[in-house]
Amino acid sequence: MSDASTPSPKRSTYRHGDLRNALLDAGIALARQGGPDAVVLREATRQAGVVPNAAYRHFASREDLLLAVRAYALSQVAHAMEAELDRLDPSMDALCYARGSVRAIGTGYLRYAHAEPGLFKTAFSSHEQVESDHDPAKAGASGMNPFQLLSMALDRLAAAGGLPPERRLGAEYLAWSAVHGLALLVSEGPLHHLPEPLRQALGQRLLDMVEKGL
Amino acid sequence: MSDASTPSPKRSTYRHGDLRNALLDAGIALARQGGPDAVVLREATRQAGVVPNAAYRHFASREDLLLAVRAYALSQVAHAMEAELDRLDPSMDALCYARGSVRAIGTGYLRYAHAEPGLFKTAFSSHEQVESDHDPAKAGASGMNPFQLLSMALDRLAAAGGLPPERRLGAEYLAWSAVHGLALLVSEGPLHHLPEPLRQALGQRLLDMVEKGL
DNA sequence: TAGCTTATGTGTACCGTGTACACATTGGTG
DNA sequence: CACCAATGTGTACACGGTACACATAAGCTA
Repeated sequence: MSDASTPSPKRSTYRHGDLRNALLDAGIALARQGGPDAVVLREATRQAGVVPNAAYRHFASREDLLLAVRAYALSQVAHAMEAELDRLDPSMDALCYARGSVRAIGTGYLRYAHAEPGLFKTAFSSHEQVESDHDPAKAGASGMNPFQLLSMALDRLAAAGGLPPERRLGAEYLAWSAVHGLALLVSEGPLHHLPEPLRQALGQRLLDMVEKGL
Repeated sequence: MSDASTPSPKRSTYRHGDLRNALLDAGIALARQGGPDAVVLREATRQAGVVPNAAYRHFASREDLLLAVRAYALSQVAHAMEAELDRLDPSMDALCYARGSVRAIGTGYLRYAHAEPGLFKTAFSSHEQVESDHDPAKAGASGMNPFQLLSMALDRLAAAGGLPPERRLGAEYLAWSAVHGLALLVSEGPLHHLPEPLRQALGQRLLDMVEKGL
């Protein structure tokens, strides 16, 4: 979290040293508890111990800072997905593995939505260009964003014969839609405080539905 | 839209007559184009031709106004659902009719999300108590909110044998989740500008998925 | 009908947020 | 060592939500 943690109200150096990261860290912390609306530029600068306008040397606007936070959140979602993918047994036959991949993607998504509701909401508020830009270097470990990971899993499924070619087109939107809805309910909604096993079960049923229905 | 439309900067009467509704109308208009964040108290009072603080005689806070707008939006969603339900042929056998009901609910939801993205987002931002309060009089024509309509359709489906009893519990969340995700993509996201037939097709595929997977 | 009460709109004021613009400070480079 | 570019500061403004005191009108009551 860089050196933004130094609680000194006025640092002595004038030069901060790493303000951009300090602001980003603060923004992430704000988003974590409170979602995108909680990412307040002035509050971030306060936490970093600088004057509000200092932020403008590193971000063009509040929106720009929020975008950086979103990029971080997206990469975290991707990480969560990859963590589930890593639990798969690679020795399975191709079809099972492909199905498991799609499930893992969904499970990671749902897990993250529940574990980090604020960041999750931040990642997907304003669904604009979820798949586009933000330089590839800082995405997930594999360099892919969540949407790309899903696409890949679906490609694998199609290749293994688990998804008829005529249904491949648009399949990411179907799968994403279905899981995203539940993720929202789980992250900010009525289902967040559901007992763990029940939530888990709902997730599994939903993934069953996707698997059968794709 | 009441008499809020009179463009006179200062009305002559001092008493507005129906300020509460004028503010509500303005709030609805704002939400329609811009979603919940666009519901700005001061702007609503401007459109109504009164001073900002006048709003506080009718709404406890901005949040309170937003709540009223949300209630309206929810009732509109319910209407859209009922409109689809009305298109069903009542002479079908019970199972078909029940399945058609569930589909109709989903179709109405998706239609509304596309037709009125701003109000749709307003209706379901902050998923808190979607099913609770807001006096029954001003809900849909049947007096039911979207969630209740879905519940009813699922009850019908279960009664007709189209949904095993052990799967009835939580079924509304599964169905809602799946459709809600697509509705979001369609209302604010990458899928809003999809050509009509494609969007329609995606919706149908999703509803197929729900039907099979419930 | 005069006067009181209450509902409803007005004025003024304060704080928080985003952001523009000019100025200060400092590390690095010729 | 002088200068420059990068980066932080100060001041200032517009906008939004909202509290508090005040004005005005609509009705009721005497």
